[in-house]
Amino acid sequence: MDLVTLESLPDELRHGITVRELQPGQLLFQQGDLATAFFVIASGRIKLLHTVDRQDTLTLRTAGAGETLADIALFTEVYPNTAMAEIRSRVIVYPKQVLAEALHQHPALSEDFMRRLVQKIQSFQQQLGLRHVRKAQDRVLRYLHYQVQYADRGIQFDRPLKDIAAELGLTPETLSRALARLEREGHISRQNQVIMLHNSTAA
Amino acid sequence: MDLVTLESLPDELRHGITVRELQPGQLLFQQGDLATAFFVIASGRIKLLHTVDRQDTLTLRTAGAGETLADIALFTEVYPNTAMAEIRSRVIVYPKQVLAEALHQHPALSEDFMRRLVQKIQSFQQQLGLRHVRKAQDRVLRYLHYQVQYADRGIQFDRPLKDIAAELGLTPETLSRALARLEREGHISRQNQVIMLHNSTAA
DNA sequence: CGCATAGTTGACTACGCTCAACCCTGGTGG
DNA sequence: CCACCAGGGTTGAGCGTAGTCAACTATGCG
Repeated sequence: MDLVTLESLPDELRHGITVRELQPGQLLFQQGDLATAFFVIASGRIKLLHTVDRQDTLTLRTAGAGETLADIALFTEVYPNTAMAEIRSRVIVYPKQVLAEALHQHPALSEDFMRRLVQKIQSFQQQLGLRHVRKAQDRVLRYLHYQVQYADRGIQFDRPLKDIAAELGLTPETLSRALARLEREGHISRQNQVIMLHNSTAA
Repeated sequence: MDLVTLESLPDELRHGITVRELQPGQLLFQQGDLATAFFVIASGRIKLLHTVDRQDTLTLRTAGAGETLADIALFTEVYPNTAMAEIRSRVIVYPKQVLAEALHQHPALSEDFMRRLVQKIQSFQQQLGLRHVRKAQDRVLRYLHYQVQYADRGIQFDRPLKDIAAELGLTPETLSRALARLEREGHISRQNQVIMLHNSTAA
């Protein structure tokens, strides 16, 4: 039983479902808004932003199709961060209470949900690990190694480098320089939008 | 129903329980070990470390009495990080399968567990937000503001500054300087081990 | 054919890290 | 009871690296 492929979901959940379409740049919810729903991304790409002191904003993570948003909202009054579509996206909307109820009734659903929470924790741990690497080249190289696990050998960037820079906690300039340097030193090679990783020491 | 106060726990969980005592510096589990159990801290303080590339290690968080460790382990084969006692500590040990089974049977327990997972996610988000603040003084000031929510007005440091520095991703020297500067500029005052926050602009 | 935006490169600045010396405290042993 | 030692904390000097600001190029879209 699984929140994403909508098969074998309990009826009460199916009925609560609505779908929303977002244009690039549009907000799904905003930090501080009353949390009323939980979301699954059907298509597109949505980034989670966290704003501190109503100024300086950081990209927590970017979620694609099949991923969930605002899991946290089930247990908090308000959304702790802001969700913005990077490209045109479609999301499935589950009212919060309906889902909460369903989780209570269906252990298998509950387990799926927990598994997702755990994945998020792991992803945040990974990000913290990344941020701990000060030198931009090393951080980028590690990031590339993470990415290459999903693709194999070649990494295709389907989104602007500046977004990736934000996710890495770097400025676009620094990322650009880091990539140039990695290429010059033979760790990677770039052709068009594709980056190839050479099997370097940093495993 | 709650994993920490051992009351009203299902019997099958109670029976699986054992208790372990750790000396300062001793490891509860190590990154890469086969994950067999889930833990609740009865007393003491335990820090979670993450090691990258079998060298440089970062402190993910520090957990005290009443907090849980290795929630993630329920869903992964191995422990994704290392737990080390900072001081003498006692932990309650739940075998992984027993807990997993109990979660399946008892929705209330499941909910408690999910709530804890969500709290961890939030705490990681907070940390990522912290790390995003480059200037040491600002980062420390924000950290102090977070801490002061739990204590009120005065923050008592019961552990070495160097540990706090590690948690903040700073060197002890930088932390020391940052605190000195914050004091000089009137944002905080220090007497003995206690830090008082002056209500400054940065809320 | 411009215009907007992304990416790159350069020069300069700022700030945290490193290394090193010093102070201060608490604990130990003569 | 005091001398010593170890560790944490503080302070100083110098270095490295990411950020900032700015100019220039390349690319895609109206």
